[in-house]
Amino acid sequence: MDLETVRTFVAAADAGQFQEAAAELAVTQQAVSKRIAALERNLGVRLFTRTARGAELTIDGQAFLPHARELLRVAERAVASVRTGRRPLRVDVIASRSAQSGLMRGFHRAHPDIELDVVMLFDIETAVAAIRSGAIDASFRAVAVPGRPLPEDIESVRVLDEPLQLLTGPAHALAGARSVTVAQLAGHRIWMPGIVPGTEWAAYYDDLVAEFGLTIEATGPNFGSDALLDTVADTPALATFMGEPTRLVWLADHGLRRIPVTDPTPVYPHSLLWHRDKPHPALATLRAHLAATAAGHDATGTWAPGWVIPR
Amino acid sequence: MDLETVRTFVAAADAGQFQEAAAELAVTQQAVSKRIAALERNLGVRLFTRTARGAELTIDGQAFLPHARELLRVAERAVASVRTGRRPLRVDVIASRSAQSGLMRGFHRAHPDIELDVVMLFDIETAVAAIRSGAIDASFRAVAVPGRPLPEDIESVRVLDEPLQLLTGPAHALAGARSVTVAQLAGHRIWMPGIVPGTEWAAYYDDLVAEFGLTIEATGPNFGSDALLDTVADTPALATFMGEPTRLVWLADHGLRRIPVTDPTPVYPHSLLWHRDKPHPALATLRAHLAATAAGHDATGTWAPGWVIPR
DNA sequence: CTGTGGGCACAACCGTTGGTTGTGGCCGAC
DNA sequence: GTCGGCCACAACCAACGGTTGTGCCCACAG
Repeated sequence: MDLETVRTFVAAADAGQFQEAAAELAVTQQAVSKRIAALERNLGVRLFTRTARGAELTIDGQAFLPHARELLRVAERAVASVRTGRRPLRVDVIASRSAQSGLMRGFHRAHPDIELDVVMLFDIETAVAAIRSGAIDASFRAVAVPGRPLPEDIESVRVLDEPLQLLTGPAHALAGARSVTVAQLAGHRIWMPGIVPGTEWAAYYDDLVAEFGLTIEATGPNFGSDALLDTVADTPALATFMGEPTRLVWLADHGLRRIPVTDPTPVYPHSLLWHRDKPHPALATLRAHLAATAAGHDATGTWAPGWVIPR
Repeated sequence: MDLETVRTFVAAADAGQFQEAAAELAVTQQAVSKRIAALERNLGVRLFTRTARGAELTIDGQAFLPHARELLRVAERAVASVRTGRRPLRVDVIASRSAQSGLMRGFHRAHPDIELDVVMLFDIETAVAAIRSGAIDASFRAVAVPGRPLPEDIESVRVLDEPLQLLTGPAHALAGARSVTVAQLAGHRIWMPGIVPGTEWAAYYDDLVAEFGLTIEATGPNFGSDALLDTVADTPALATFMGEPTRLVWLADHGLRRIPVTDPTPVYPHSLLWHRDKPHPALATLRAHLAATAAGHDATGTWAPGWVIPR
């Protein structure tokens, strides 16, 4: 199906005749006739009843019309999403199931009129480069890895601390615990495949390991979180970390247990980054929304690396 | 833009390489390459970065991807809307701003998973024919015009009485009234263009006129409700009837006044009609929903023609 | 460093699609 | 009955989109 054909259908439905629609689309009446005929052939139904002074929609045509309009709307939004200049607010998040995705969903609920696109970049270096090039408008990241400070033209504000929880299979030694302390984790194997050295998330876990003497294995390729969870569920000696907002529904299927970590609770610090000189119109709204929702969080009893920017 | 191209883009993005996407779509790798190149040319941005072992999305490509998926979803729904057998529930209403549209919106809110198409047919005769032919699954209509009883295979239930209100311009003699009695309306000109003799709505207004001695003019072609409202707003001697649920927002612009009618309140009786032997899977849900919402309405002090089916 | 294999792009070719012009038929209005 | 408006069909042609054949690039292994 061709969108130009759909556009022709809508034009003909609105005009009530092919002739006028043809003029509107700057083609001949015969072309419209052919397009509609082809569409009807594809769909297997008659969309118009041809009368002596025009064409009016059949019942099927009436049912199809709003879907056709919706199709054109979505197509327009799709094109707008990659239009240079005045495109939707484009934000980078670290993972689709992470806390910042929840923040963005909340923002979208609060401001459904603001067009939004979410992308996932590799690491903060890529994100900063994308912000500076204008490819994205903002990024949620843990910032300021030691030795690599943010450039002058990038501003940031800490918006969310995501508590880490332990994820174990039903046969794990700690599976029955209501909560565990960080000290208890020493000696247990924690598996987090896919950690790439040099990224800011690798730096976070490096610091976590150094601070509390944990054992985090990053061996093996990352086959996606489903494969990870399957393995953790089936391997009694293995556990992994996962952010708190991860939905429970798809954990239950695997028989997985989520256990809060305390004394202190490691939190992954998310900051919003943006360019000092390239303010997207919707960016101010996003910052205001985040400031409003982030207020009231308590940092006592939590741990984050010393190199992250303070709250 | 061609939907087959969009489908190709999504397949390539999912596969991470053109070759595999080509196999999935049963075309050659070169065809995929050409399609993607054409799409990139149309959009004016690069969607993939070609690497030695595949193609991965650029930031623009990542932003475009969810829109592309949405486009395919909408297209599928559009095709499904005219598919014979197992298509969405298709309901006929009398006018888009009428009470039944509100009912259908409420139903959609209550059951967002049920696919729904709304059409507007000419009169009950057309609607009954469409129900019997299977073109629609149900219809909201005032039924049983005297002398033309419903066929045996059509069932119906009265679901909503829509109170009529008087609509006047600011300079109308009754513009300041909080409410008017039917008796007060005698002698005032009420204009309702577009009433077609022989339809069930014409029969309703005929009965209303005969019962209370009103003056309803149906002269002149119907140029749409906007033109009607403009004229009513500017003509002190003219008023019209409109159903109660009509939204106020777009009445205020015209300086229009809506005045309840009492002693008695004329109500337009809407019934749901459906075929005894062609039950759409979702029809039972709709009937249950209507039964639940319609309960508790009070018929005292209202008037409807004697020929409509009882509540 | 070099050979190799996998993957994408370019070129040439060709059938089909989708546009045009020209024309005919139908139906409602006068 | 005639006229006018509108849509469908036919013939023709350009352009698009597919195929096969081939070359280049890059990652990886030897």
